[in-house]
Amino acid sequence: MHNLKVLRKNFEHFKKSIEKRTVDINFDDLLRLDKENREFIQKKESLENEKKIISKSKDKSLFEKSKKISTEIEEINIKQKKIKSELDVILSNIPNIPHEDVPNGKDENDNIEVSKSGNTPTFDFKPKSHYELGENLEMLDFDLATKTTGSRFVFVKNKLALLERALSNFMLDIHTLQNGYQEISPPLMALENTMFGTGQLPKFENDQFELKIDKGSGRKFLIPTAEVILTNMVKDKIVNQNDLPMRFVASTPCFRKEAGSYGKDTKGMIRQHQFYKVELVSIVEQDNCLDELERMTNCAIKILDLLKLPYRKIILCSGDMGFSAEKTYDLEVWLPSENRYREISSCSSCSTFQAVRMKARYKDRKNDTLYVGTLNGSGLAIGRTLIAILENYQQKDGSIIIPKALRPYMNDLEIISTK
RNA sequence: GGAGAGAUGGCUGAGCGGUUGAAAGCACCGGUCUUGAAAACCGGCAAAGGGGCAACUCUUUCCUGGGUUCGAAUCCCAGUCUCUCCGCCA
Repeated sequence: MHNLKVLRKNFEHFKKSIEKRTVDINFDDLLRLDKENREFIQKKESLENEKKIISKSKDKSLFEKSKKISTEIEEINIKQKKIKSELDVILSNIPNIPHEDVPNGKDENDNIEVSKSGNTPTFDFKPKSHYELGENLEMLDFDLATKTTGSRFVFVKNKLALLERALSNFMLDIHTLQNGYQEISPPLMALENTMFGTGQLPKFENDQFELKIDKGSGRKFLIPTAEVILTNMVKDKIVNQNDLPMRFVASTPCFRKEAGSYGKDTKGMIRQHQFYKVELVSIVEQDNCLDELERMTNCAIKILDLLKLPYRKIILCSGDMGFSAEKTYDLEVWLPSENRYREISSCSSCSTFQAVRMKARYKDRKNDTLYVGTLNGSGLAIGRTLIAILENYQQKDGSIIIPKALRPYMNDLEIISTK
């Protein structure tokens, strides 16, 4: 969320920056409501001041007047609150401003490749898709999941279940032991306000699974990514500058409705309602966001390198970035069956955008209170990594060679086959 | 599920109708001392919002929402959360 006070000062610049994103915001309403809101505040404050003076004087002859002022304040208050909530609706639906590094563009076609690694594998046979491979091995069962749960779920069985678990452990070990992240095993549910903090609400409510709980203790949602719960670890806090940067990693299931993607990736486990993901989150001093983004992206890249998976790094254009991001790198892994790269990680700096929503701050050396910077990135999406291994390491007979780095996590198993 | 206790600044913790935005301690920042550091001593230090170029000033905030009162951190009601004990349970 943007700080209104800052926004007011550089309004034209703000307006121009935000137009790089394909969103439609009523700036006139925003300005008008802001003005009205402040007028009401001024009226209210001068009356409150008057009342306070009477109360302090303890002059009984003025008590009646004070009562009258109270009712007047109440009337203004109601109006002001209404204006303020209208203002908040507009404000909370405005996305972050793209950083100046970010290329201008409309959609994914305008993203720019930054680098490419390794060679894509060549096969002397026609490579199969991950779901063919998995079903032939009898280790991915989509039909069973449809029967028990519905579409976009899967049963992962046998050695592939082991592979899934191994990937999670492997990635966590790299990030905790080599990359300096603290491992967290967080709740998989979040309150409405927590979801607001990272920007999933109010705008993207349709993508979230809401839980039906009869108690009146606030709405609860399944997390669509561990970013939500890890980033909110500093919600409503003023942390010490010495405690920054904070780096957290968690491997969790993620739950998404995928509401806008009917008919997209319906086959296989590319796009599921539930999937595992290892998530990296950094809380940093606000000026260190972009450095941290490079660092974080490299941490994710390290996993791909160790697994020897071919990938490329792209920078997202302004129109393709997520709501809270100021700058995003996607890592895309090569999928032989599709003959193209597919997203396996997305690393974003959110500048102070989420921090303002969460009220997450720190004291700097001058004792000023500043908003923290927040970053999140996948390191990596487990499901898609599993897919990438199946497809890139497949053999002619349908067996899968296990990448060397993973074997210690799989009881030294070297190959997955039906035998 | 039953029975109690509590929620105050970055943290610990006093206050229980009127200079209390809030004692004290810790942490943090500045200074004296020291070759440097520590210790000791002195000083500073809540947040949000409004007005002002600024110095500054005003308002709100002691879990949340209502209520009583000229006046509420303090009294009343409702809710949320936390802790302790009992029961149940992975």
